[in-house]
Amino acid sequence: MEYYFGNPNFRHSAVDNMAASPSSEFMISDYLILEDVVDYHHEECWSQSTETESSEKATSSDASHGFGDATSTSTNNIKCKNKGLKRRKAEVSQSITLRTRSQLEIMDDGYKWRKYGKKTVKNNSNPRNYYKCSDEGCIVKKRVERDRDDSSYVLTTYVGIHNHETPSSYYTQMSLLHSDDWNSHPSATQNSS
DNA sequence: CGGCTTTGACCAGCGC
DNA sequence: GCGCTGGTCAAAGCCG
Repeated sequence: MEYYFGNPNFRHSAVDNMAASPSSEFMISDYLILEDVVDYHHEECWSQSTETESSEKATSSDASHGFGDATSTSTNNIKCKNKGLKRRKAEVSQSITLRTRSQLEIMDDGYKWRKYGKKTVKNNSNPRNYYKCSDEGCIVKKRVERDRDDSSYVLTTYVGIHNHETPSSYYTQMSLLHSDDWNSHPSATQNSS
């Protein structure tokens, strides 16, 4: 199975982002590479409010593995009695949405996810599923739902940055991404809308 | 028995 | 101010 960017614009913006703000610890490899990137957000408030904090702890405590005792940061979310949008706003500030043509809603992106919620949202008869990265201390979340217009497509929204090692399987995907023949892939020449 | 999924309830932002 | 809505929690159940 091959993974690739179908939208050259995303590749460009992501690389630009890394070059422009190397200190933000943003990496493409924190996300799954799939057929199409629908939406992408990156705001400084994310790294300041949540992710950088845990990343710094991780780096100082266990740099070799890329993560450490980040339970204190995760409890900022979990133990807070104020459920809902206060947390949501911070988390949504850095996200990426991928549109994938797939029969399966759950795809193996190398990370281990734990489902924590399911919701039927407005204007979409298909339920939206909520997942958290099950790696200890990692607060990355993803939402998975079928495209309301074309149920053969799956919309996957990743929120946050993994603060642990990228799965080995992912490096295969990244090597495909950076290969010279990336632009020659059929999807790279498709419309980028 | 531990980890995961399901699902109803809760909460707070947003629009009117 | 109120209702709608999306995101999350957490208890219960399921499964290997």
